[in-house]
Amino acid sequence: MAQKPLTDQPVPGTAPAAAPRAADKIRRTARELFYAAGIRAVGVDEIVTKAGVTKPSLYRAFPSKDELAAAYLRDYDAEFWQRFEARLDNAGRDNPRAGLMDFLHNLGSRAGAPHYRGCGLSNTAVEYPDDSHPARKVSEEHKQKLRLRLAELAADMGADDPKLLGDSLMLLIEGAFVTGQLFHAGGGPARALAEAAERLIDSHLKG
Amino acid sequence: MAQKPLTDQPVPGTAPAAAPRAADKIRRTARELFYAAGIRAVGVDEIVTKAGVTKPSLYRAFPSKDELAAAYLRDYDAEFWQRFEARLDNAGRDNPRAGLMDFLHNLGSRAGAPHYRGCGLSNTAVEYPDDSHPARKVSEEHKQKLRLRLAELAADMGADDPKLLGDSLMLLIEGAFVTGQLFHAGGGPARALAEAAERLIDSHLKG
DNA sequence: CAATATGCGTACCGATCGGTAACATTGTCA
DNA sequence: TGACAATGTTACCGATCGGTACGCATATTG
Repeated sequence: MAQKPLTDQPVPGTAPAAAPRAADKIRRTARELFYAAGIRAVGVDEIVTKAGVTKPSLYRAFPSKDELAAAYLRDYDAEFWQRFEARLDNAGRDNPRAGLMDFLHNLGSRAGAPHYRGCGLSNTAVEYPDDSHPARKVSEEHKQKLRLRLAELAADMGADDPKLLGDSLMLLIEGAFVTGQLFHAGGGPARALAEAAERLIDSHLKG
Repeated sequence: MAQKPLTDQPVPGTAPAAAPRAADKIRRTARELFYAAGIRAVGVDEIVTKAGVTKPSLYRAFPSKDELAAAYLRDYDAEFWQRFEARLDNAGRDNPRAGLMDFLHNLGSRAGAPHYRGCGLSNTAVEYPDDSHPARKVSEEHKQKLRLRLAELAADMGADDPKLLGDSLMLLIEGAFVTGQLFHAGGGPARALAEAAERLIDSHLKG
């Protein structure tokens, strides 16, 4: 909803599984490369080569590499919320703690995977300290949303100080993102994520 | 102690305050620029220009930009431990909790400063996913040391599960590093750092 | 069949990247 | 004075960076 279509959608129902347009291939390829190696480390030439398209196709669909990076993060943001809310829904809206813990358990185990690279949005903020960068803006907005959502969940759990618990949980989550890519041999500090969250939540429900 | 001197030290007591060698100026300038903007974002030309030296001087003192980045992180690592252990000493070796909390309170407030940029070592790991990069190696070694040290402190506090508490604290700390540079307008989630740590420590001392 | 529009590719741009060769200059100490 | 070590000066290298001018192909549409 936040983004105007960069190319026309293929009319649905006409051609059976139309070949993916160049812009889509670029978007998907950029997503993989940007996430795995970082945005600065990936050149536009590598993107178009791996996507099987050419450079002008990239610049017809995206005004600049920076905007392509921002588009990558918008996709990333959308997928994050989709999975996050799905877990909450799955546990039932009346049981936010179970839904959040499901997310945390999953994150804790993913963070121990061999080539885990953390959160693409957090990583981008590290790569681009300047607030004016379009990709960083997406990252900042996402994190503000996440912060609010965590406080909301803490309130739904009945925490005595929901904002404080939300922020505490956010520190744990971001810590898991970072340490997950620092201790990739499995069994890094992220293994403590769920247990630490349980203890913090408990401490906020006793008041 | 882990690094052979790249240039001879000036003989102490001969010349009164000898002019800083080119290698030192490069090291200091690189440190500031790398930390503030990230390593990939800073070119060697910018470093030598701002340091007031020339490019050959850089490459006479350091074999490559990557090794200069590694040297920057070794300095960073040394300063980190110096300040960290100083706080512990200041609180008394018989009171590790007070020393750690002093560190956490300080970190929590620093993380709210306008242009806070987190931990240079963590940031570098985000910038360089490849384990073979010399700068990343320094980062990984540092984080392993930090993890062990935190578990050690947890044990000294009498925690029931020192490794678990140590890892939990590490998640909070790394979370403060990252969120500190995401919510630079002060009052980010890092404000919860100390309080969350207190609660986690308490929960590990009740067993 | 033409006309038009859309999508894509070839080839190229100037700028900057990390890094180096060869030589001049300086200051220090014997 | 002479030798040496450290730095500066200048000019350069090939590679890669992000970005673009321009023309070719295909397909729909009158």
